Amino acid sequence: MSDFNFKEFEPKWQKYWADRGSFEAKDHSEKPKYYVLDMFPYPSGAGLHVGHPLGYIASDIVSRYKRMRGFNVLHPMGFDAFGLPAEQYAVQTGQHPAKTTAKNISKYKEQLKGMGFSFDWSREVETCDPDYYRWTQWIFLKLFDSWYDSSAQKARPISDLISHFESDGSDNHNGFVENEVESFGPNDWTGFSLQEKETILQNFRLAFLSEATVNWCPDLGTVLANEEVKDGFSERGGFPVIKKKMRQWSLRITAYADRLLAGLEEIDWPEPVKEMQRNWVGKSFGAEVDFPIEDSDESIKIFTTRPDTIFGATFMVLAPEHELVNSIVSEEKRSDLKKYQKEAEKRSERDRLSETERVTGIFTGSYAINPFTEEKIPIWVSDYVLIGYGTGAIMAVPGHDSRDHAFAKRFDIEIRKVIEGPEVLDEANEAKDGKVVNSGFISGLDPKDAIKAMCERVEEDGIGKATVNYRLRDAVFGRQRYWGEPFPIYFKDGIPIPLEDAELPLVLPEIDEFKPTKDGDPPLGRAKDWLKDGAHSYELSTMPGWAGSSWYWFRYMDPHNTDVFVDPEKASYWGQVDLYMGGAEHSTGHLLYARFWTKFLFDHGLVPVNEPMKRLVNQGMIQGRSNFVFRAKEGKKLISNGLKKNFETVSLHVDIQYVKDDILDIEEFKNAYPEFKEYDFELEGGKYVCGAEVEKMSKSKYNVVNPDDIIALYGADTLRLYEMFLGPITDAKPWDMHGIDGVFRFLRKFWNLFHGKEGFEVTAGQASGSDLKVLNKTIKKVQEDIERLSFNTAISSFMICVNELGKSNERKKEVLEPLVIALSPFAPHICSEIWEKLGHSSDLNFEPFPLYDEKYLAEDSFEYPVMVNGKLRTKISFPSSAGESEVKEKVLENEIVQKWINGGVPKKIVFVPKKIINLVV
RNA sequence: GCGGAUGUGGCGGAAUUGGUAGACGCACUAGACUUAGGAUCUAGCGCCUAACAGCGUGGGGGUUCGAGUCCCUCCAUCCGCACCA
Repeated sequence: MSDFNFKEFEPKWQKYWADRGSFEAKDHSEKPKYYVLDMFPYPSGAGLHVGHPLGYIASDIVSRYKRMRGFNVLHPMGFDAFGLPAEQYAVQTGQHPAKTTAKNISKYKEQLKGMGFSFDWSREVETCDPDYYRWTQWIFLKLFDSWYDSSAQKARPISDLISHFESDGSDNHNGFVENEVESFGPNDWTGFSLQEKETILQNFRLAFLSEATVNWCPDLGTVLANEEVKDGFSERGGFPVIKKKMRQWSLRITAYADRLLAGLEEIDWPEPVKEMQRNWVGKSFGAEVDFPIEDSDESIKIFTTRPDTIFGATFMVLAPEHELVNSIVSEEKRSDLKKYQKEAEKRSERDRLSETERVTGIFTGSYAINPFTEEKIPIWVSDYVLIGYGTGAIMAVPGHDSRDHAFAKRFDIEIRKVIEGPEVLDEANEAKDGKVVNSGFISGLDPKDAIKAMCERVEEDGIGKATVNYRLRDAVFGRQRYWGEPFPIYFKDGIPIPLEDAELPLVLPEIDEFKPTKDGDPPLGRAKDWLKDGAHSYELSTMPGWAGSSWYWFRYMDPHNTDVFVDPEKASYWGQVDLYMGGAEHSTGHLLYARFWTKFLFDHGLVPVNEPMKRLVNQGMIQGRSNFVFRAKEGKKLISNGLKKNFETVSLHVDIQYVKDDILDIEEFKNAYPEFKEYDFELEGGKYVCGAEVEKMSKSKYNVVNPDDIIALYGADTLRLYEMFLGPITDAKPWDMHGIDGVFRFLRKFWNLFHGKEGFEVTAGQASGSDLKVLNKTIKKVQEDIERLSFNTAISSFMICVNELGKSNERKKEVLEPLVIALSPFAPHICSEIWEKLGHSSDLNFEPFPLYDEKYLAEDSFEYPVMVNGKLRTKISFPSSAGESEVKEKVLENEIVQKWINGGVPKKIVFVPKKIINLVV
């Protein structure tokens, strides 16, 4: 018996595949296509850990399987290479992000190649490559040059809109122009200056400049993401952060809100992801109603989903940022209001989360008129009303909305019941199942009908209309950073002007420091002589990380094309991504933007699909298992886990390389952490036991397991199998080295099926029926399992098969050859090695996947378990030819069955063929 | 708070369609071969029991001849979203 030498043959086959270009996809083929895509990684400095390849292994199995089933498979890989970490590293060290990124990418590639993935590396894309981002810029310009025609429900060139303005002005013909602009006639339009025209067009362009509220940190001179702000201070450095309006590029994703919703119906994505996207778009139906302000010509426009409760509106609330607030506030309240607004500005949306209990607000001193009760109701300002949603103002119905209720309680405002049901003084009743009461002309109606009636009424009275509202907001597209795609835009007299196609790519200029400038300009402000035609300044912000990832799968179809981002013919051959594998953390970000861009490109006829990915699968996260030591708060002592209740302790992460089975190697630990050299160790049973916890795998938690180490010990095939064997692909699971020996043993047993004492030993000739049966059963099961992505059960089947074949020890080619082919998607190296030993010179990757033969699956006899009154009483075996009546007769004659039915006649006999017989006495 | 998911041995998990729960692997126990074994092989391994029987898929209830699977309810854990009018 010889052990398999994976260290030799794994690199050998990886080289063989690379040299032959085994996995290069053909753009035209008689074969049906299959596109398997992994979410491309951001190449971080830490390298890959064992969690990263989980999805890649799964998609690789599918790719290899599909190739063997005769598909022309596209299975590419690339890198999402623009991003913050490289830039932060650059700020700290002065190393150019391009350099560190390139280094990280080559490290990643080396690691990925060591796992034997069947990627088509000839199609690799990197989003930071000017040949790639040239097209990201090009698509941006296309967005800039488009508007959304809501009557046609598609994007159109902005020139169409300009011709409309030239001939008809802003007149709204058949909903042709829905966006709100001040109306003008055709003659006005021709008379407008360039600036005036552009200001109007900015309301329509799909990529446009607008005032967006951002988290601005003056000390860092930069904009921060919500995640980077904690309690009004920057996470890094702890500097104060304020909300600031900035002129920012945005993308009009809201134009696509309805199509983004509707499209979900036609794709095979996990329901939770679809649900999240639905919530993100947040479509709700309701009404906008104007509430006149007392002693004023102005009125307040509110949005409500419950116009049926309007008779119960006893006050109004405006968002602190609402434009009317400052004009309606009474003199004596003005300074209080100013203070309140300041405070609201400081609280980020994320901070408010921890203070949902707190109810705050300021009375403005003004009143509005409820248009239906004609009562005067107080106008308040409170930060529980958000400026970004609806109209930034609400009518408050404390009886039937819990937040309004809390507010009314706090400030002692009248609570009125207008829907039948429980009393509302102590708790709001938000249900819609009672009839409307105390509400004039809608009293007695069901809320559903009342809503309809109310919508009609406000439209008749000209004080409102039925509307649809979305939670979705336009996507802020500018970042005050260096390491991203430059906008192909320059400014002339304040007007943004796009570059010509021929001027693309606009390459990121070199700068020597990556911080913002002293004047607070983004890092690109440091670029010397970076001017269009030596005179006009370029846009200084760059695109966000998701720009390049919103269309990359199209580029894989045609990665080297210099004329278009993808040749339409190739795009139509490859079509949709058939299987997209990636983490659930991108459910609302990347996946929503990717769908948005696809729909946009589709509108322009640039791609043939309206939805980019037919099927999405979220692989679960592999978590790390962290270990802790416990330092006593007093004295220089480390306490073993079981003893820590006797001490006051602080727990500290300890690198898992110094811990085995939760037992700390004290000597190595002391060497690695000299600060604990002098410490005493409180042991239990002579050992120091560490604490353990399952957490996200991360460098900072010292629980990272590097795949390279596993490959060195066990080989890539074992790692691949083990990660798949760990559990269902979609589940999160902690990494645990304990089980890996099991799959390693399995591969060794598999190897030994082909090897006797004399070395390789496989014979021709007829295999036994039992071996053929095992083989055919396995192939059937494995095939079904791969198709439903249940890889752990497929591997179980292989294990059973190998155990059985090992017992019979026949070594027949007839059985072993199909087994090698079937296992090769999972463990490609060892299978290729054996394939060669079997005397084949062909590339195993393109062998047809073995078919199973039904005739080997039929049982000679079958067993009926007999249940009497729901309990299993006996099993009776029959020849496979037995018919139902024969079976029935024999069962009733059976001694044990007779005993249980006590001579009586069963009331009911249920046959479930080949499964069970159930007798009820 | 809202939405989604998940609860099965000591552990990871299996049971695809309502049909013999616990496949497969780990750990553990015993035995064999061994100078040795962190190697290999054989057997055992849900709980209770000497055994028969009984009990068992988070708790409680229901539908069914039959429920891990379907329905109701409660509990726990995880994930997502955040005052959405």
